[in-house]
Amino acid sequence: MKTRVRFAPSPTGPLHIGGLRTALFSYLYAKQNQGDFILRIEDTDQNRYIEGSEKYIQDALEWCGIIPNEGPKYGGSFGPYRQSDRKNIYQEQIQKLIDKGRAYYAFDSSESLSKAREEAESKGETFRYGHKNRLQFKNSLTLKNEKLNEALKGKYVVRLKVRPGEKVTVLDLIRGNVQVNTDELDDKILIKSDGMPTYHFANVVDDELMEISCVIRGEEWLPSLPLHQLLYDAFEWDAPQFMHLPLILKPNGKGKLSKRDGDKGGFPVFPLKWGEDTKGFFEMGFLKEGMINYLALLGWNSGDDEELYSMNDLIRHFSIDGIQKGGARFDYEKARWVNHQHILGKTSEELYQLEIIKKQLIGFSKEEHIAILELVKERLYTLLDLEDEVKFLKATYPYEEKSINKILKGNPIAIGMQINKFLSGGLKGEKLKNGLKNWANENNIPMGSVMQTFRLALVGKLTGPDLFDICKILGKEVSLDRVNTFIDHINHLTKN
RNA sequence: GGCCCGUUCGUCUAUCGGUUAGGACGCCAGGUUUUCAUCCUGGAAAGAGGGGUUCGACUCCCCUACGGGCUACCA
Repeated sequence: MKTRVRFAPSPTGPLHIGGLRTALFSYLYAKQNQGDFILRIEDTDQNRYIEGSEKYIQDALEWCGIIPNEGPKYGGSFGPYRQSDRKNIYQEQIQKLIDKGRAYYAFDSSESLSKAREEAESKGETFRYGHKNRLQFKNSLTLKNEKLNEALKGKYVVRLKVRPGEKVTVLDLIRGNVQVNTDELDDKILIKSDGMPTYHFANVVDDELMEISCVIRGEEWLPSLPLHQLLYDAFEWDAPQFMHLPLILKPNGKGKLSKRDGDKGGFPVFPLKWGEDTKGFFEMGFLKEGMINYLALLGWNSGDDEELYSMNDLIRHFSIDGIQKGGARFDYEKARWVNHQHILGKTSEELYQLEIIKKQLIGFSKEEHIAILELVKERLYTLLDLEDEVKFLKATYPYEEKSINKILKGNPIAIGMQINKFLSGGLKGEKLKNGLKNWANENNIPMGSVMQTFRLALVGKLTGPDLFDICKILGKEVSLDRVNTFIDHINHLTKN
């Protein structure tokens, strides 16, 4: 049987990286088994539908290189791929269950149900619409012919009729067998009063009809797995395989990672921006390779010490055994490091081609651009770091105050004058370096002090790329000008 | 509350009954680069607790604790 894995998000907003990781693992599993990856949009809740999120989901997947074989945008022979377009299919399928006596109509108002729920809770009990009390409610099991026909003309839901006292055992590929007694299950609503299916029903029907071989989804679905098995049983369908992925947790504190955590911690939780206020990994300067690699590491490992992977590496190495059972805390520092490694793996030419890089270096020629990248690449943890690194190309003021104080302990004027002399004389690169070295030795000045003074004069702070390379990029005139400005500044300071 | 799932350094993780419990991020120290970063070397840092099973348990079983999820006409 062909491997077919689906990713089934709801269009209720931007795709969270937890969802993205589910998509990634599904994709890896499908591709590893020469199978298909299917995108299905689960838009059965009209109230929660948010305009633009379907496009967002597709854009995000495409940016990551997770291209569906089938989906609303991509077509395929198992469509439609939007659940709202499959209403008649669900109607057809639910009729089978009703005919079999495995599902029934219910007419209870939501008010009467919440009242019953409150009553149960006040007694410390869990309210459950099920075999124990279903005959106390208004449904097709309790209403007789005429009354039933009358009720059927109005609004109703369809519920699963769960048989009591049975044990349901379901296999999760990651956790092993999960067993539940059907007494714990309630008569879940399958079709809502607006005629749309609930998640559970639509999911099972679609996975069957789309010939999904393995259902991969988040751990939050594990509790409803027995219910889904019951549905497959009622239809007399063979259930697919199941994998429930552990959740991505907050960096600190309790619970799963949320948008708020990102806002608080200054890191993205979405792949792409959503509106103008919420930046994604892309806008924060992540390479798709970096983000994907980090996400893969969150809840999976290959079993050896390797941590750096391309998408193709991941497809090759991915394995169910390597999936973690417990939740994983999000660690932005490590995400940055992984991204850094992928930046290092790119040539300056490749980086130059990225829009986010280009727009930080407007006004430079391609050659200058590449030279600058060559110089600062190894310092970039995100692509946005370029902006800071490139500041030395612009004005140097203000000098970092603590750095100035440090330099003043040495002989900044003498050093500055000497640099001026060498620069004016046309010295650069190795010659400049050797000249300064000899001069420092002759005058008993530590070379470190010379270099730091030089650096401060050129870029206004004590950290940055190689000094002599900076000189080369700035050119003789600008370098000289900055050294002179520096000398003036120091003179001014020491006079006061 | 009920049900389900989980628990190895601060974090991500290796270990599938016998190891000095390994790696990575971060942190600290040293070295290389007479500058910055990279890089190299070293260091601190872990089996939630209690019972079993076993010659031997991080590993298997049970209990407790803690964490997470679900408990909607939301997914």
